[in-house]
Amino acid sequence: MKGKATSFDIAHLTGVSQSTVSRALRDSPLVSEETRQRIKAAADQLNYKVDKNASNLRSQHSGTLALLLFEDPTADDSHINPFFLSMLGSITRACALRGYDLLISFQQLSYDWHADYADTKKADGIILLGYGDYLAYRDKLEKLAAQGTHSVRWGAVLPDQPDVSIGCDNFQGGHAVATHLLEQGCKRIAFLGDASSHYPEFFERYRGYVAALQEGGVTAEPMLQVDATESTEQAGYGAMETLLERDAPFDAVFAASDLIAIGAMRALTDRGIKVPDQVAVAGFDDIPMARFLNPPLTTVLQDTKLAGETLVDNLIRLIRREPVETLVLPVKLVVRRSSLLASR
Amino acid sequence: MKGKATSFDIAHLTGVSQSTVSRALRDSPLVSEETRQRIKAAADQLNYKVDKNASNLRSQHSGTLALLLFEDPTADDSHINPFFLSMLGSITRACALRGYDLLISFQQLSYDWHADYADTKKADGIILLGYGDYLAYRDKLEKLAAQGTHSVRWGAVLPDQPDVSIGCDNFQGGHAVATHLLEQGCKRIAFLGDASSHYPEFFERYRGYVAALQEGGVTAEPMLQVDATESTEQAGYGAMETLLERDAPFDAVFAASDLIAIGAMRALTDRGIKVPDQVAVAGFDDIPMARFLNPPLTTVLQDTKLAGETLVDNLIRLIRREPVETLVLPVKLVVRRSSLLASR
DNA sequence: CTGAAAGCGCTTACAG
DNA sequence: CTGAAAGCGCTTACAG
Repeated sequence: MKGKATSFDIAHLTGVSQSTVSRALRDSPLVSEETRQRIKAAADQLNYKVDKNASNLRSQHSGTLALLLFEDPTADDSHINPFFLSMLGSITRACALRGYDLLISFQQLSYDWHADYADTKKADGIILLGYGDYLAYRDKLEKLAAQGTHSVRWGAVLPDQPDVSIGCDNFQGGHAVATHLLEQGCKRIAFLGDASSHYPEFFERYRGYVAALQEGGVTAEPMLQVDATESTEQAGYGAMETLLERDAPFDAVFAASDLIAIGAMRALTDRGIKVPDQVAVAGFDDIPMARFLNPPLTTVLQDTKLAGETLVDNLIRLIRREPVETLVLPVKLVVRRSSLLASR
Repeated sequence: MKGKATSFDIAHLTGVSQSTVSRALRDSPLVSEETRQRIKAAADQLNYKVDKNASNLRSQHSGTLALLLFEDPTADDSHINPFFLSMLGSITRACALRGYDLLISFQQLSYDWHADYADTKKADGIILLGYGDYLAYRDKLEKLAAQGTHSVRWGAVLPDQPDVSIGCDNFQGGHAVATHLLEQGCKRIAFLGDASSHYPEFFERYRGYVAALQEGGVTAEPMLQVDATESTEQAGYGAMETLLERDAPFDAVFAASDLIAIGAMRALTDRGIKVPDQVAVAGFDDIPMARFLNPPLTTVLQDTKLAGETLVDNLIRLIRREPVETLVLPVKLVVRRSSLLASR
């Protein structure tokens, strides 16, 4: 027996046809229990494994999902947003549990992803995950959909989207943060993060914040909103600098992501402004390091485990041509010291 | 043209044979420049992509690498060591740059990974990454090697290993930390982390620490070494509790990983013991949150970018049957406030 | 430089 | 329940 064993080797060994071997190994009900046992024993003995390439080629599906993490071209090599890293972890586990393999890839937003994984039949479907200008990649999503590629995307859930998207309740999260800050007695709450349809998730968080302010009888001031389109510490630092230069007083900051909040907190600290005593700070995502910051960061927990499972389950449903809906996942406000003015 | 285009469709369209199409698309020098251009234009027009399953089946290699992250069975679902997460990031990028796809999978240490990826021909080789009892999985590595599976592993670089392993200079890292703590005036430096051949990376760090102590005229005391086999905060917390119960005085702690250090710091803080004023603390790995801790954590930076590239490059070399050596990567001590007694 | 043909190792109608 | 045969879409000797 030279090289890897094939189904023919098992057939010879057990005295059945190769077709029967193939059936037995896939637990087809067409094979008698006794034959199946014998074949499986022989397969074990020869250390036989089905050749996935042959099997996929013939059956025209791969049992593989592809995860595409896309990033701003400005993002540097070294760091991935920790939030995506935990999504990645939960997606990986969810795939394994459901018997799918996972291909993973990072892509610049500019790259032609609509072409790669599904078209080459390496994957049955694609999970899209990433930050970036939604309006800039929207037509790629449309192309994907037009080609009949199965895909699900983590992002804002909006009407009229070309694909199936699943996201957390960004509006509710923003609302909860702003309500909490108001309850702490804050009156002038700044928002760091884009507030336009270019970044729909941030925009939803912003809209939730505005709604909560209104409910509290406070008007959102344009002077207190600063764009931070990238979810990085540097963007947060820069946005805080911009805010400070405007010389508009504020007693709280809601950053559209934890990374932005971290950068903003550092900018405050660098200028001797105390958090939370002078300015309360809150973020969004609850990345692992949020609780280790000084002070620990108030933020909005997105359940990445549930999110990963939901993405995988819905993609599989899509592949099986079962009905799928866009879905909004609940969020949870996590209050930590960075926003607790009781400690004043 | 129903369904996806095949190489035959392109052949018809351009009036050449299917063989020529195949050659042209893979830039074979056997095809004339003019023909190649025509074929590529037609392929673009039909949005044609080579079917990887067919191509792999025929050529008997997949252009895919598998990353296996194995974990202690005790590890809970939700969190992966941030250090591995950054390795994963850098491995993913390195694969992409070299034109390989990456399959990723988390496995319990107990699972039969020697069987899965390479045998089914889904991947040409495997990258092994993880913590766990080395002596417990060593025979699996041997089985892998015996089967001729191409694999590289991140871990301690020791003599007589069954596979190609690549790791950082754990000894030097431990040595640098202990030397630094001695220079800070610490005399009684505890070590948290296993110090046996079950966990060779920790053991090397421990040996570096012992060597540095000896050079400084200090003898390592068994009373000041506490096992922490898992790289988790809980393990670090527990190890610190054990150390405190022993009632042996200590003025510094070298934790075998940042996660262990974080747990240990918390245990100290919970008891009102000040870091670094009463006890200096250092870790190992330089995970992203290390610099955000309070106080920021002194640690040893492992260059995950270089590590990922080295793993991928060497695995590819193995696949091409080129010579490969085990490799030790340099480390760098990163001093932060947690060990700076000047601030006393 | 190009083409006709074989064959990679499976799955799946089709026939019994 | 089982087998003989076709064929998935490529790559690669082989022949010219």
